[in-house]
Amino acid sequence: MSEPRKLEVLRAIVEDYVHSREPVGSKALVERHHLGVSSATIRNDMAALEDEGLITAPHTSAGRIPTDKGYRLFVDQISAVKPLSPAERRAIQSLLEGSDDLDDVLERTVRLLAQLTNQVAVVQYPHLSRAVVRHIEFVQLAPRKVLIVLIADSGKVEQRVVDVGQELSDDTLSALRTRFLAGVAGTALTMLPQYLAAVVAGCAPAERPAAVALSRALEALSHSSREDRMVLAGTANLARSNVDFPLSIGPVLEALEEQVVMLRLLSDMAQDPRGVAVSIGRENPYDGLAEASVVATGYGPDATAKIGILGPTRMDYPTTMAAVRAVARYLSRILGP
Amino acid sequence: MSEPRKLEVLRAIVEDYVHSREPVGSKALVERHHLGVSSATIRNDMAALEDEGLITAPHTSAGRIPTDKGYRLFVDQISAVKPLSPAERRAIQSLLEGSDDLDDVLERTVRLLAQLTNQVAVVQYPHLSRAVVRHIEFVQLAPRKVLIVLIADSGKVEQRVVDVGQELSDDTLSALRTRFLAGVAGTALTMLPQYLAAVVAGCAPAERPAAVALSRALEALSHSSREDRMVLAGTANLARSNVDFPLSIGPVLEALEEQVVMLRLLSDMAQDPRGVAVSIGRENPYDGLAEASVVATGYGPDATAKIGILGPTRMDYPTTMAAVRAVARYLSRILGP
DNA sequence: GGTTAGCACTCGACATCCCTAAGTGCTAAC
DNA sequence: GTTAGCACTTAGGGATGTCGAGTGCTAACC
Repeated sequence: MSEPRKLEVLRAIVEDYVHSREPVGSKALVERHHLGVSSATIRNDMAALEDEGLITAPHTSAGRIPTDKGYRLFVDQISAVKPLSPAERRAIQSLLEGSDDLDDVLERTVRLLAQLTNQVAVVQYPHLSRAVVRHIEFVQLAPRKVLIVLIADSGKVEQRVVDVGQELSDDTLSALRTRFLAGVAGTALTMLPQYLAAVVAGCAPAERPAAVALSRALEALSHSSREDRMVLAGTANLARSNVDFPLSIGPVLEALEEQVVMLRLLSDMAQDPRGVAVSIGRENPYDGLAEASVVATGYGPDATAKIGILGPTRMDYPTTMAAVRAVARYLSRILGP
Repeated sequence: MSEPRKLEVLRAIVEDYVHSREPVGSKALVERHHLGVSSATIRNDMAALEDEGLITAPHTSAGRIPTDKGYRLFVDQISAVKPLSPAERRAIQSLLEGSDDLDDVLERTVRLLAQLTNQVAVVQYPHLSRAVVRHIEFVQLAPRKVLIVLIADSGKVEQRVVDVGQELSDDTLSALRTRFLAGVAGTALTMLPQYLAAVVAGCAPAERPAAVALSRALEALSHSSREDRMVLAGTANLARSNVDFPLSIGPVLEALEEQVVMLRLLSDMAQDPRGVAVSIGRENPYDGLAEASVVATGYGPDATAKIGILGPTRMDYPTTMAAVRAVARYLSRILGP
């Protein structure tokens, strides 16, 4: 019983099962793939694979289906990520170019990825770490309420309303704005806290409370901001690909709604050398995703923000991984410098 | 055969069916509701109701279930919208107070509504019609690219990147900003186009192309902006309430993803005197929602923006309508002046 | 007239049984 | 290590039978 052939058999099982959605038997295997041996031999190999926990039989006399572990080995075996078809490349190109707003870009990207993979696509808002403060605006909304707008050079705009705790005249507010702006314009968002402290220190005591409130809000805006938000698309694909529900979509939808869960998951996924992280079935820390797999990767300058898809464990990993990686690259390029 | 009793029977059927998810028969009806007549009489009434197309029997010897028309009559019969339970009121109060950002408020609201009704909740971004321009900011991103930020007094911030078609020095841009700001600050967003035209007209020829580009972008921001976006929550409820899928959720998810479809639908729904619009099953213009109902209402100063829920036709209309209306009112109050 | 009891009738739901086809695991031969 | 052959297991599908819920009708009743 040769080890390489066993792997070949596993590969064949995964591919056939992903394609047919039905347990695959030894006979079908020798017919569809030219393995050069008889079905009996394959049966021996399959028995071995089952012993190793890589495949399993739903019932005594059915074919085998891959286990999570089997998919894992399969995925790890994929040496080179399959390149995209020219048509897909073109789709990516045309759909992503000519965008302006960050929201827009993310929205389009995630839709594209959903369509490309026929899965649910998820994208996390990019991190601001490298962004630089371009502008700050304070707008008085009510006697004590001020709208803060923070504009970063990447074209990102963050906003928040704060209660400054004291009434401010328009002039005072304007003066504060000027002071803050002078103090932090051009600094990296990550460095903001230090600079803000200096600005606050330089304020007149009368304005101190307001300055502190504003400074806090700015700081909060700078790092938390939208990084903990995500955009998703293609939920309908969940229902479509699961007409014969091996994946009960309820828990998956719940997971998707719990953005915290998803973001955590995406962040925790270890990226492998090929640049794409895959988490299969019960490898997922979240129970609702026990029958789902996540394929994700980082994008942007630091590859810290994530983009990925979520689908049933029975998915076409090579194609999906290729799509995720390609879209992430295009997205990085668009958002890049 | 008394007419009032027939309606009473319809009401009972709807209530029982919504509650039990099973076709309801004449006998069960007389047992659960004290109608004061025998099951045979009820049978006669039911036959009449069936003739009128208000109820239908899934098969010869099963109980009856309401048709879309039956639900419609039932809903129209509800004279007063049932008030919320104190617990629900409290939930609304506590969850919606102390919010700052518009995005935040909408996000929380829609989650609340989804939780309250156990359905999918949808909220459209509010219209800007009454808003007034508070501030304008132009930020140079690249030689010809300018980020426009439009801040309205409601605390709403809109942004967009435009290609101004010519290179502008920082000074020129700053001058343009000042001119635009002077020209439009304090004007209602709906009036923006007129004022913009005047500003453009007053620009030096050299700056004209840029001014035109900026003006166009501002105008676009002012009316289109985000009104055509919506936030949704509770998709998982779709799966939960439909374990025995009378509602195939695929098409519904598709409809929800096609925001255009949903927004159109919400806008087209006629609001009735009770302040809540209901669209039942095939009344919906979109085929995918043939087995779904939408309960919606307007909110905000003009009640032009919509908030509502979407669920299976078999839903608890009175409670749902009450929840939608209550949440809409609270939301209006929060966003109000 | 509207209401009621009684009763025959209809069908879906469910259980049972049987058969078939697919696919395995084992053994013995190569 | 590979193969052919064969006994064995079992899900799935179809046919059949039974049960019970629920109807529609008719004839009696108030």
